[in-house]
Amino acid sequence: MQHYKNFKMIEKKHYKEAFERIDDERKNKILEIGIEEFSSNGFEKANINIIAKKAGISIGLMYKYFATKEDLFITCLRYGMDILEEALNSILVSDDKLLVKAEKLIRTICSHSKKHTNYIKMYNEICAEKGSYDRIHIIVEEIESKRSSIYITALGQALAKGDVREDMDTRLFAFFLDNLLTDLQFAYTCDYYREKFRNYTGIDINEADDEKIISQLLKFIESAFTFSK
Amino acid sequence: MQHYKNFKMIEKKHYKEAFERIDDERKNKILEIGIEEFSSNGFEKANINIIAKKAGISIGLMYKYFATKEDLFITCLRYGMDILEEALNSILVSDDKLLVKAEKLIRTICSHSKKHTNYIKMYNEICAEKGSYDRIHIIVEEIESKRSSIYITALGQALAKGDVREDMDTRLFAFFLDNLLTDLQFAYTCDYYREKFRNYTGIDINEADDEKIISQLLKFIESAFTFSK
Amino acid sequence: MQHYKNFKMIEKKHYKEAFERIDDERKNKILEIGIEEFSSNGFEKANINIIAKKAGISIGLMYKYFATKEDLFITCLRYGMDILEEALNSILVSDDKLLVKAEKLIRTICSHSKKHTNYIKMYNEICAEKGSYDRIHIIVEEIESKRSSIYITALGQALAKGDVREDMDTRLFAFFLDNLLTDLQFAYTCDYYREKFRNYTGIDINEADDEKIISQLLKFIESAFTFSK
Amino acid sequence: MQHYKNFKMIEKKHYKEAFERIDDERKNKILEIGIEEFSSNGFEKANINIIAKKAGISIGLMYKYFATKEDLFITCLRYGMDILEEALNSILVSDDKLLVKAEKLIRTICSHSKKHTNYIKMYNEICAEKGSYDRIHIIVEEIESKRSSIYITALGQALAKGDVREDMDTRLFAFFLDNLLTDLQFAYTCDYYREKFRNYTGIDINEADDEKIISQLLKFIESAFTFSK
DNA sequence: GATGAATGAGGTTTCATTCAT
DNA sequence: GATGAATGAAACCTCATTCAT
Repeated sequence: MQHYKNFKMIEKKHYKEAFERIDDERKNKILEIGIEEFSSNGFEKANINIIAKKAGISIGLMYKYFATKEDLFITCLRYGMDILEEALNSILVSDDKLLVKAEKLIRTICSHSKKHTNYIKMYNEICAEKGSYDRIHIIVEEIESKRSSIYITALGQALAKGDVREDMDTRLFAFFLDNLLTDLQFAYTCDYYREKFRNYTGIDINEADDEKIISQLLKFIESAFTFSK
Repeated sequence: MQHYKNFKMIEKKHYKEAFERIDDERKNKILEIGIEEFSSNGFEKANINIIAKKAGISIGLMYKYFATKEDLFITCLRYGMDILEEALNSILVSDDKLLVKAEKLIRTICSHSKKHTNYIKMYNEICAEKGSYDRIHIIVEEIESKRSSIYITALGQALAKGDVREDMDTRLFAFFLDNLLTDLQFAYTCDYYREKFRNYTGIDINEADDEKIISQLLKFIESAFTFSK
Repeated sequence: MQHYKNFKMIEKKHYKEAFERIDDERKNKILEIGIEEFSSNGFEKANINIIAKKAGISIGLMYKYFATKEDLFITCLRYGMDILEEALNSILVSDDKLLVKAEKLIRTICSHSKKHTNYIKMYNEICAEKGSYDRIHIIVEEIESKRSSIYITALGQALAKGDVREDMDTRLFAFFLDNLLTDLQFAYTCDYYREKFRNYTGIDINEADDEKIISQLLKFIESAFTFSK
Repeated sequence: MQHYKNFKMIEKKHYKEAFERIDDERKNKILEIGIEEFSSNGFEKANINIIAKKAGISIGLMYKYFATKEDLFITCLRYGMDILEEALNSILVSDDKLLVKAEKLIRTICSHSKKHTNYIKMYNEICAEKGSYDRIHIIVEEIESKRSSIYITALGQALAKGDVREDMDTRLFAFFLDNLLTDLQFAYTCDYYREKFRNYTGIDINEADDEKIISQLLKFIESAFTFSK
């Protein structure tokens, strides 16, 4: 419940002022119920009237807080992302060597995915988003910026220190890295990716040996980064 | 237009017999218009009436061909996947060394993505699919099986030949590899991933230097596979 | 218009809470227009959009009141039945002898049928209902229970008093009695039964001598009940 | 299969000449499949395309035989009624006393209902028919005339012989009698009436003691007819 | 601030019937 | 005689959003 305290009121707000004024408990409740609904039904089929009812507020009030269904969605998404971002950030600003960081990263991703399944499902939802360039741009800016800059910075530092292969383009490698980690999150949480994982490995990821997955992915990343002929 | 010839009438049909009986030209038209509509609006917002109208047939006839909107969707998806699968297959059954294959793979992915943007967008759509386990299972089986077995086989052979690091789990590595390639496809075609790419690299992938992307991704994969201390 | 006051909010509701909250005038209007539509077109061909329009409310609101077309239908049916049930009940709880009751019953049936033609037509509609056992069971329970227990009780009391033949099975006789009365209702109101009546008697029941019908049916029932060799 | 031979080509035909020309086997098949479909789904929801397919003929040919869905329906109905009519007729033209006839009648009704459930269900269907006076008139004429004249004649003869109460109106009593018998048929075959029977008697009619039902109904009718103070 | 009744466009799906071959 | 592809109107139901109170 106190989690909301960490919720950053960022520049491009997707909620109205009235939402800022209410107490954290109600804020949390609305967003958590929203995440629940969006993650299990997807954006289109989620029903904002039901979210309002479950959250114990009137639909009229809901529209006093959020201008559109989409704004509610983005706010929910943002809320869910914060926790993970926090965790990732604390790992990457540390003084650890890159590979140590990488391992921590993967472990954090795993445990976070298991604990906050619904957040990831919501995030997965927007990855198939169709819309105007502007809309997409705003959302990506909001969701990816911090994470991307964390990764790029970390890789840049490692490159400077000579910890990674010198012919890598840090931005592209950061992109590839993020893809791998994101897809792993999806494998832990989203129906399609989970089933795809099963199709590749023959086992359900929720009954899999996490240590093996972690070590294999770490191998994959480690050598990709440090390769030298 | 003659592309339809390659369309395999696979075991789990998602179209009715009447659809099998019509001539290839009409088949292609329906599916291509379907792909157009689904890829630009997403499954939920796509409108079958419009697809039928654009394809020049009545809605009633559409339902003589496909039992549901979903069946039309899956058939479109399958249709789009076939071309790529064909290409990937021909690469992977060759006698090339793994890294040569990998390069060809990436190049094929790039060019296919650019040529068949809409197919990939459709595929991206189902990656966020919510549904019963059975539905998802059927779709994954249909879409991923062939590709996964191609990758796993190729890695297995390379492992046997000693071309790749011996401590890799071929299935997991195949999964990681597919994730990287799939996400690259998405970066070339889907709004969110394209914007994410921009967010990481600062450039629009459609104006990017493909050779650089290819060589960087190849480096990433190459070293991941062949790493040795 | 004040009729609605008699409408009992029974246990198995086939309307939503929102419907309970609206004022009687609107309730009555919706149900009466519903009965009008259902009785003249039958369930399948009745059109809810038209009912809503005639009742002066939007179709969306209609669905706030009733979850499905069928629920609206059952609620209309229930509404129409209440008036008759009330009347029948007051007759059967009286201290009259059975034959006096029977005569009052038949007279009430006649006049009610003429006044509330549409209610009976709706009831006739469900007599040809096809459906799952559960659906049918629920409807019968709702529609027939009270009436059947009234009849059975009355016959049981008469049997105890020695007013009817002692070898009758009260439940079966109640069933036969109800059939006769119900079919008379149908003869007064429903196209097929009216025409059948004409086919048997040569006259249109609406131009017939009611007293003769009543006295003949009374004779039929009277002797059936009191026969003694 | 030879049953069709008894099918009377009556004045108001509801089939086209082409139907008369085909062989009995096909005629029977079409009508039996039609009865199957109509009795299980009701007129509105029955699908004439499916009937054609199941009967092994094209829909186009179906329309060469019958002008409309309704004509097919009526022809099916007529076909089903013939068997019962035949049986009833042979009972009523006999020299038996009325009560003997009555018992035979009830027994025949019972066994016929059990053997030809679908025919009765179809008949039940039209009892809720809505339509123009003319349509209804034609159907009733076709379905009820023979039966009504049989009953009326039998009662008239009994009256002349002094076997029944002299103050009865034979036409009305015939109507009441038919109602009782028809409703018994329905109780044996149609969902709603069966459930209503259960509601009155507490038992499922298909597990009931037929002899008891028969004897009770016979008592009911017997005394109704022969009563004398 | 808070409510929730009210709106109504819009989309999927069904099926009787026609008609060119 | 026989086929069956083709039609398209029509109906149920959903839900984001508004606004009077």
